[in-house]
Amino acid sequence: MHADLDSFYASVEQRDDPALRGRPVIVGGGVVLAASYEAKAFGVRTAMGGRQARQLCPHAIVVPPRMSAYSKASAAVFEVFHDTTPLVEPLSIDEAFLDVGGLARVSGTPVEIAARLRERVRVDVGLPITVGIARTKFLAKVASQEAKPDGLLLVEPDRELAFLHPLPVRRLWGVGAKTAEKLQAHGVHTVADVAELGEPLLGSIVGGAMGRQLFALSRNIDRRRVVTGVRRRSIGAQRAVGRAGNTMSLNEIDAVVINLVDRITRRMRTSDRTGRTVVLRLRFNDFSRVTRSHTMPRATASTDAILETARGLVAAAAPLIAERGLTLVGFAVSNIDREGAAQLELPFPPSPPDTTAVDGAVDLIRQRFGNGAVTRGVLLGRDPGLEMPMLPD
DNA sequence: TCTGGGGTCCTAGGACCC
DNA sequence: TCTGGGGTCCTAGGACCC
Repeated sequence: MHADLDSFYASVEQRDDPALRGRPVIVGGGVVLAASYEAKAFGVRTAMGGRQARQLCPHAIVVPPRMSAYSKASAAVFEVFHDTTPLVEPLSIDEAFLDVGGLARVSGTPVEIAARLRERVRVDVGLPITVGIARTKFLAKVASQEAKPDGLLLVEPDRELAFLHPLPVRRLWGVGAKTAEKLQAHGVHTVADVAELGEPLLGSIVGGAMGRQLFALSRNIDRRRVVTGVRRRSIGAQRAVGRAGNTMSLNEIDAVVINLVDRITRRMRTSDRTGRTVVLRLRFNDFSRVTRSHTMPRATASTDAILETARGLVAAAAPLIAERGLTLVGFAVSNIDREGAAQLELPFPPSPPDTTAVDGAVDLIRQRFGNGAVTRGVLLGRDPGLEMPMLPD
């Protein structure tokens, strides 16, 4: 099943303020973060500019986002998910995949399970949620899109391609505006067109990996399982500074940098993560973007270490900032837990090297990060000069 | 359409290693 | 000095998703 809350932020606002129910609600200011279905009826869409949204729907009620309320609502919904099945794979704050394949004897058919889940989310949390059910993750997600709002849709195994093929290519996961444009230039408009085109030709239009993926999805071939315990691969924060960025002094920019790095490293420490690569993102007056990155010798969550790296990146980009004018600055720390988090102290000195201790360390790493996480190891001595690379096996 | 904030994955070139 | 074959890591950009 793919379970997806409807117009999540807007629904939370309508739940918490009865005066908003049944009326067009827009969450956000400069950009629409979420629109209620009453607002969507006027053409308002997520990520639309605020001005355009107000033109389309002048009587909409615009409310500022309340992120902590959405986090709380999300946690309550995920509690219902986990009550339904242990196999829950979160996709974002408001959607998840649930594998209910093995629950027939205990909980009934998938449709019965989904109906109960929707009822519980409605009664216990007070929010509408749509569920799509199919044999593959991809198709379950398409089904929930089609069933919105407040719906439930099962795609029967013998109806899969009949359901899928008439849909526009944009419904395929990974096809956005650019890819859809490329495909349309080759006369590909529907999922059926993709299936007919064939993989080699598709690959020549959109690239190898994308071509393979689209061709497989167009025939509902999707072998991905619902996986639990997926870890984040980067942690970031950014801030739009608007036209004000043009006149910001280096000191003012530095204050923003400090704030962003502080937010990121705080989150890293509370979730017990470290990272090695700091990425600077900049956006300019003309909305062009660049990224600059630097990889540190050690993974860390230290504010000082990451701030130093961040400042170095900004200093190197100073000429670009002066030339193009700054409108957004952001950082991300990636290469999460690629080193350091798996350290284990061994008896010192292990002479000869104690292989059971090393095996124990590897087992610990596998427990924490899953099989396949161990790609290579390094023995660190207390003396910084003593570093011994280890073979993968 | 004058535009937020949080992420993921893929591609490609260059440095470097054995 | 030129040449093979197999690989990793780093950096930068782009597309996409919610």
